[in-house]
Order: sequence, then C-alpha cells, then structure tokens
Amino acid sequence: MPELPEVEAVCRKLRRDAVGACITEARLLRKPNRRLERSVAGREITQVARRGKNILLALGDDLTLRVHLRMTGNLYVVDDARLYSADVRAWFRFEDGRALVLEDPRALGVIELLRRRELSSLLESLGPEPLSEEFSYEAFAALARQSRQPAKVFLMDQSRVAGLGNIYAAEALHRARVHPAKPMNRLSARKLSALHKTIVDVLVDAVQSACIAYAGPGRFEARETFTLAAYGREGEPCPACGRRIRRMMQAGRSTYYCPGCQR
DNA sequence: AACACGACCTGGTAGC
DNA sequence: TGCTACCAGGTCGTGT
Repeated sequence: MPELPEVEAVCRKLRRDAVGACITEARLLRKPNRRLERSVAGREITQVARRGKNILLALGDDLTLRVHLRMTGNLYVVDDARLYSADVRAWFRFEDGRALVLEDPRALGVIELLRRRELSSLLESLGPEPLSEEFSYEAFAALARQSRQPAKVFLMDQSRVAGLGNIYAAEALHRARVHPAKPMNRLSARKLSALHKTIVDVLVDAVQSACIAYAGPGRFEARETFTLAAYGREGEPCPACGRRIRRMMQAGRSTYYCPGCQR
C-alpha cells in the first residue's frame, strides 16, 4: 500500500504521538520474537525517522526499530491495543496505557530491531532521498547513464532512488512524458532532467495529499488533492492528450502509461 | 547486468 | 449464491 508519501504521513503522525513514549511491553503476534520483545521493553522512542519506505524508530542511541509496511501495513498509536484486534500483527504498549500498533491485513510487513551497524548497512543500500538535497540531478543522471534498465524498473529500484513505488513511478514517468520501457541510458538530457524534476514534483504533491488525508487507523484511500493521471486508469483517456491509457507488465508489476505522450 | 518468476500473505472483485 | 481466477501501493531469493 504505502510508498514514500504515505510512509511520510505515517511518520509525521508518529512524531506527534509516539516520540517520548516509553515502551513497557511488546508482542509480535504473527511470528513471536522474544528477543525483540524483551529488548524493547523499558525503552523510550526517542526519534522517528523515515528513509525510503522504512520507518525508523530510534530507541536510544544504539537500537532502532525498523518497520516496513510493504503492501498493506499501517502503523499508528491507539488508546488501547485490545480494541484493535482485526489485523493487528504487533503492538507495543506504552507506560501511559496507549499502544503503538502495526495493522497489516496481508501480513507482509516487517518489524526488526537493528543495532547501529545493521542500521547503517541498511541505509547504505538505499539510494538518495528524493526530497532531500542529496537527490541532485547530477547524481541521478550519473546513475541513469550507466543503466540500460527500463525507466520504470529503474525508478522502482530502491538503490537508485529511495521511496518510489508502482504508483508514483508511473505518475512521474507520465508527467515527464517518458515511456516506461525506455532504457535509462537512452533518455535525452532533456527527458532525464524532466524526469528528475517530475519525481520531486509528484512526491511533493503526494506527500501533501497523503498528510491531509491520513488520520491514523484506516486505509490510505482518500487522496484529497493528488489525482492519478495514469495509474489504475487503463482504457481511460489521458488527461494530457486524450489517448487511452494502457497497461503493461514490467518485472511482474502493472505499469500504466499513455502511448500518445510517453515516448 | 538484466530480467523472469515464485514466494511471502490475505482479501476484494469480476466473471461464470 | 458459490466457485474460480486474477488482481493488489513491496521485496527477496533463485535461476537463466
């Protein structure tokens, strides 16, 4: 379910609700992990950070709880974890009675405890944050020029750019008028530059939209201000040129694009 | 290096 | 109504 914008919305809310909370007890309901459960007890959540689609809850200086929501996860604070039994896969009870809850119907989400070294190797494996200074055009273009990967596959590779997923990769390509199958090293400087810009634009818009719509429990369905131009619109007219949006498969995922303007 | 594909899981929906 | 097939916002491991 969540890509960078939705994960960012989750993190912003957690910064308000969970930072400073002290964990008294934890349970991973799907796959019990006594070591993790024991290790987090008594620890304070000192910081909430996002890197790509990873949520990083710092528990003091040396330990970090990494949560990845994968397709259907959601992470939020509730007043009483016992009231949210349906798809709750893990809970972390706080001293004040509230609890941090991982809700994840498909149970593909990941929770793990990382020591400092493990955290840095995770961070090293990820490409630049597209909404930070490190996502420069030069760095992006340098990677692109040496890759023959199809543009869509390249954008979804977390080691190239961290945080894009199936929806926003498609939307960035559509805005930049780049065909999803175009090999990255064959894009003109003009197209490459357009793509670099639309990645940022799409994510900025989507973060704003996700933050407005996101309230915690529940899904990320309401995209208040972000309208998808291509994703999920097979057969509908392209808002830019009117040609019908097509769907194709790439790396096992659906890709939506406009055969008229994306070339 | 690049790509296909299955595995991990569950639920929703279109079609018969 | 009930069944089947396919689809889903992610990632990893294996094989070609």
